[in-house]
Amino acid sequence: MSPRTQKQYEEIREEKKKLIMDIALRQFASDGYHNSTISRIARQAGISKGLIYNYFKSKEELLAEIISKSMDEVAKYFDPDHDGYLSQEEFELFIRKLFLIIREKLSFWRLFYQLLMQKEVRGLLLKFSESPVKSPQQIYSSSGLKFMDDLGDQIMAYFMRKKERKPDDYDPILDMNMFIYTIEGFAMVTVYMDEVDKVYYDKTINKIIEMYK
Amino acid sequence: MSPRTQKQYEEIREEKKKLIMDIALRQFASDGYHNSTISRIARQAGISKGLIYNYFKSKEELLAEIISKSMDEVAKYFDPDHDGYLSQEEFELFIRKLFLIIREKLSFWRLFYQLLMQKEVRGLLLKFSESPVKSPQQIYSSSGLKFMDDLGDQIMAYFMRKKERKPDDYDPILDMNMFIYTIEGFAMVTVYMDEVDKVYYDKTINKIIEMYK
Amino acid sequence: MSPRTQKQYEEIREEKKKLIMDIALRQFASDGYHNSTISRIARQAGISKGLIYNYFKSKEELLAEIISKSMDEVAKYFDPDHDGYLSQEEFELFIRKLFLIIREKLSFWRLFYQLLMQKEVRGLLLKFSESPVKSPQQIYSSSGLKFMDDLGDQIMAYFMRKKERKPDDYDPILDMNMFIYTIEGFAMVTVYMDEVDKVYYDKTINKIIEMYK
Amino acid sequence: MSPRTQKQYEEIREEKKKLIMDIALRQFASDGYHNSTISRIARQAGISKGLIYNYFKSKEELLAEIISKSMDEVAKYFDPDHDGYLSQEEFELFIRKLFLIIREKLSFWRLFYQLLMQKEVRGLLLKFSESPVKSPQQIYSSSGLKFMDDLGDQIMAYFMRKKERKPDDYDPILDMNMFIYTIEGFAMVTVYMDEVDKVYYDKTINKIIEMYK
DNA sequence: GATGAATGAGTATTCATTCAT
DNA sequence: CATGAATGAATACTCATTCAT
Repeated sequence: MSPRTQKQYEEIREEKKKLIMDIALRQFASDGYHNSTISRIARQAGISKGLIYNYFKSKEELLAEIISKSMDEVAKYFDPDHDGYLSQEEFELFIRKLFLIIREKLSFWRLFYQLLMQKEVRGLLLKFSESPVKSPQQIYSSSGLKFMDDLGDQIMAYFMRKKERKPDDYDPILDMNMFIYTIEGFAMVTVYMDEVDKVYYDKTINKIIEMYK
Repeated sequence: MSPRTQKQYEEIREEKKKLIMDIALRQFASDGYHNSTISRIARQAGISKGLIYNYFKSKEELLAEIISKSMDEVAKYFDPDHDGYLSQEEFELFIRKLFLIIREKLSFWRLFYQLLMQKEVRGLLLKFSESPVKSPQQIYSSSGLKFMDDLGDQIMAYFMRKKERKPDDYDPILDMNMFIYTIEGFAMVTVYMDEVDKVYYDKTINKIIEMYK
Repeated sequence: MSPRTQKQYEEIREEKKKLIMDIALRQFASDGYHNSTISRIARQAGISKGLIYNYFKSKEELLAEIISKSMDEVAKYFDPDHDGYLSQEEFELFIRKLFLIIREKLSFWRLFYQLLMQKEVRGLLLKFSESPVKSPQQIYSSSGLKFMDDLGDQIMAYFMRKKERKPDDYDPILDMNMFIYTIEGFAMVTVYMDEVDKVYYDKTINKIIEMYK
Repeated sequence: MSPRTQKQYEEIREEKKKLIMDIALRQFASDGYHNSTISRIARQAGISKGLIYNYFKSKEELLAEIISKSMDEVAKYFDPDHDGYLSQEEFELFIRKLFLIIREKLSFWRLFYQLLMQKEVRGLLLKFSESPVKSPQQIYSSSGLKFMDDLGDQIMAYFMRKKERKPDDYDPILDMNMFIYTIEGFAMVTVYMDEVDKVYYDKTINKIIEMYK
């Protein structure tokens, strides 16, 4: 027999890699990165320990690739091709999309919050690193993080512009902070609630939009 | 030298225990529970590994006692002797106190959020367990948690009463949720920001009070 | 295309085998047998891991064949068809050839010395095994080793004969030992020096010949 | 009970450390560094794997300490307090001592030669590094190696001085090289011969002295 | 012949926990 | 009460070897 073609191998690799990342993400999200073992991930994926190392150099790189890929998906979801200007309508859409994707990718957000709480990685998650040579950890900084940074700028700009249609004593920074705290809190509770009341979920989103648009 | 009295021993014990818990809390908060080792805690406390086991049955029990004690302190701070009724003034005071204590006990809250993000402990942290026989983990449920539960009830009651002085379409649940999300978000950001802007910190607190009292 | 003939296949096989052995020898010599991996050898040879196992039963057999083949080459180089008698002229030639081949096959000698230093293989390298059923390791004993044994005998005989043209107190064993130590030391230093001073290299050879012929 | 005194602990540590190093040296020497496992060393020492890591940070550091300590012993043996000048008598003594210590510390020399044959460590073994901050590997460079360097200089000087009492065409470099090759070869054969013929061993030493003093 | 995905036994290393002193 | 030597289970990671295609 002749060996598999290049393309066949490619497909196998992609599929297997995805499988591993999916299982690992679920594990990391539910048990925490440190409590998850490569052995258990392998067992749940129905493969051998060794195979994981065929696809990822280390446990940490597995984590990094999961973060990176998820971030990129999130960024893509928000349509990164916009003009950098957030209209009132787009602002509303952004909020709706945000809480849609949070529920769609619960595992990822659980992992995300966990990492956020850890000194070692926090800085890397929060800031987009420009460093051209990436250390093992710097790989966390994917294009997804770039997007988050940009998004922050746009939201800031949005609130600044709001000043025009608000009373003189309107404090855009304070308002933006309140907005951020509210969505952060809502997001965190959503992510860590095991079940969500659909009615109040939507009501809350509408309320947030009403208050801060 | 006359031998120490029973009471003196007791005091030494308590002091040592407190020392260990303080150091451990700092470690857990900054490095995470899993990344903290008993060895390092002992070294930093200037005692031997073995001694820690003289005071705590296991690493997990050490964690449990830290949580339990901190929770109790928080509860005490909020004056647990009240009548179960939250006046508007008391509500305002509660918020001010909350964000005061968050900054005073940053390490504890960092640890708290970390634990919240882990399946294994989450349930236990969030709910007061009535189980008389405590498994190692159930010990997390201290009187402090009881207080939190009560507090939840009181806040709920507070928002229910607000209905009387609000328009007909006022939704107390929604309003309470928004309130909770806002303080959760504000708390989380505060806990994980390395430095806090004192001016906006106070402004935010005032704003929250103004909005939700 | 007409299918390849049996002979063509044979040639391809031989060539590929040689390629693998060459690359492997270089690897073994520079990184050590244990630090060399089949994967890396395959990658450097531009073939797949699996293919190596098509030619060699195991990593160890690959090593064995390399040793065996190199030994045979060395033996052949010294003209194994001689009559078993070492004239003074032949003795001198032997020394010159020895240090010529050492520099020509540096990689092999590096590997050779490495193996010499390991209990497990030493015995096998040093002695020709007669055992008809060869265990994986016994295969090290190739015809090349047979030659080395013979050579030892001839050198011994050479020094014995020297007694005739030396003073009465001449000790052929001692002289031979000194000779062996000197060439061993010279060889080892040559093999492990990264660069060799050509002038002193030749001077040394001449000196050795002058002293021991 | 009161705990052991500082001194008792010190003694236990020293003894255990020595035990581990002795067993490990034997293992490394006979099986090679890479073929020796921490598990087996522990088993042979009658202790647990973990304990080894109580004394040595890693397998490599264990190796480094063995080398370092052995080198220092060798250096001490040669009386490092001399004046840096090698008289004819001292030169003779040096040779005698050298081949005495080789037979007394066979295991160490076996290990030494093995390491010499490995690219990675060779440089470190051969050269004394002045770097004040020692990387894990640089620790190989102990005071013992400093001594070896000095010794090299002294031997060189010795041969240079020999020129005065030799014919005009005496080449000190060539002579020194011959000397070094001879002792290297003699040392290597001694180290790798399983048994040594005492009579010829001494005869050889005398011969070397006679030839090169 | 040729490929590389897949396996699993083996290895260094960490760390909570025990216990003799 | 206090110490730190000692244990061993757990874990990430490597690599020779197999095998379906």
